[in-house]
Amino acid sequence: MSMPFYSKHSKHYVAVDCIIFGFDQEKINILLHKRKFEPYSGGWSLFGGFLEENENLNNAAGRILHTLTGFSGVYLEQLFTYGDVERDKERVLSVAYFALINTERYSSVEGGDFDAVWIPLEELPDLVLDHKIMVNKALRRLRRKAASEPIGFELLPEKFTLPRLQKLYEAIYGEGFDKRNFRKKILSMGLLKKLDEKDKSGSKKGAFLFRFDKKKYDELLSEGLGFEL
Amino acid sequence: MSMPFYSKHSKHYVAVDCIIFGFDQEKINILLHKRKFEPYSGGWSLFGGFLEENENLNNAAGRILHTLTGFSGVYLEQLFTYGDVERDKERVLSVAYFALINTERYSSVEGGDFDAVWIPLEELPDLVLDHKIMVNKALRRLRRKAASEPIGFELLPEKFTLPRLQKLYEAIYGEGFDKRNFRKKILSMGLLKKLDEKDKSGSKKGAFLFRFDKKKYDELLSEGLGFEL
DNA sequence: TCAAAAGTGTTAGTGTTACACCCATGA
DNA sequence: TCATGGGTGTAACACTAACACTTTTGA
Repeated sequence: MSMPFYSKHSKHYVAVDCIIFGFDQEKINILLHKRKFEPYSGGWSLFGGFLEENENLNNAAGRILHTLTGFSGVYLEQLFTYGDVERDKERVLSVAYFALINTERYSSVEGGDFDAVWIPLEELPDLVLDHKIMVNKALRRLRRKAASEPIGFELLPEKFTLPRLQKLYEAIYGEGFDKRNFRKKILSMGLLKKLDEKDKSGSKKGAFLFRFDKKKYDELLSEGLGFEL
Repeated sequence: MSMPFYSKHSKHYVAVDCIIFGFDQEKINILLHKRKFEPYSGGWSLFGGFLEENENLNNAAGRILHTLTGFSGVYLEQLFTYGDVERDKERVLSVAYFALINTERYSSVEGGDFDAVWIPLEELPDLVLDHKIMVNKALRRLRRKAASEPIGFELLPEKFTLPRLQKLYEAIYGEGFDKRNFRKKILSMGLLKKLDEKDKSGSKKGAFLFRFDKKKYDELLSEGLGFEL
């Protein structure tokens, strides 16, 4: 089945690179590894791979994430496509994706690249190619979206306490928030279901666990409302 | 100069498609044309072309825009990359860009595709491939950005009246705004320089012309402030 | 002189910010 | 019993939204 339509045009390598964010109850981390192939072998790198012949772009991102880290079913969103001729030794386009990982569910990286390490955002080393630019863009996107869509919950286990949620938002935005105002706002949306359980890992008293109510969120969406922090 | 690094991977056609928005003092329009090559010849289409061997992605978008429409130096921003295998007859990735055109400067499309037509957003016909999806995404992006960055001015001539500016925002958001509140908010940012000239084309009385003050905007940006409508 | 668009302030309501103390518990 | 983090309300302030009349001028 030859398709003659576009054959006069040139073809290009297309890579997919993933910016993987995780939250460890304290700070935002990024999953990196030391690149094992040329060029730039040995440099700190995002997880990436090449788009295959008959593979959807989103699927490629999922596949790369899965084979290199063992993660599956996680939040994955296309970020931007980097297409400068000089960005690599050979001409390669890179479609960047960012992923949000619940690190409780995936506390260890299994079946993937065992050199993968979580590195705190503030201690980011130099990265290979234009990967640092990608990380910065991903972070800006995360900050924007976390305020207008409930994607922050992707970084937490299903049940979480309000102090943890607040820590998460503080880590994302790099600033502290007032406890009472934060609770007021987040609870006033009516999207968190308070459970009867407490998590006592953080204090003697223990903090109540909550769960994000996706059903109610979908209802609100269809009424034209939504999540707004 | 052969570069052996990535040669085991497959290569792909990469297209660039441009969603071109214009404003005619009344409503938002999109520049379309009837596609002149197979497949889907004759269907309404965005302006697109293929990425060449040694061409940066952004340059390709600029080149395509320029050769097909004659526009140059206009606002152009990468939107999203569409990479499903089935999106075209042959496997082609498409990187969508959106452009904002001051239609006063480019009142007629010169030296380009003479079948290009401005079509009002509300009367959008069926488009070829996934182009309608692209248009919708571009519109969402335009709406989001127009409220947080001064990109709306790209759709107006350098000098414009406040009533026109308001019409523009009303067209972007598809709703009417209160005249006094709109003026108050936009003028309170201090980013518009009032000129001594009036534009009498819209009324007997005439409305004062303003100019966007880019210098002051850059100052504000560096102070951490910005444009917020 | 009148039709048509430009221009101008105030008020009520809503949301945001700032702020300090008591509670429950395990060590 | 005390140190630690969890939980709670209110008041000043800033911002938003609603609203109606006067001005200018060309036809």
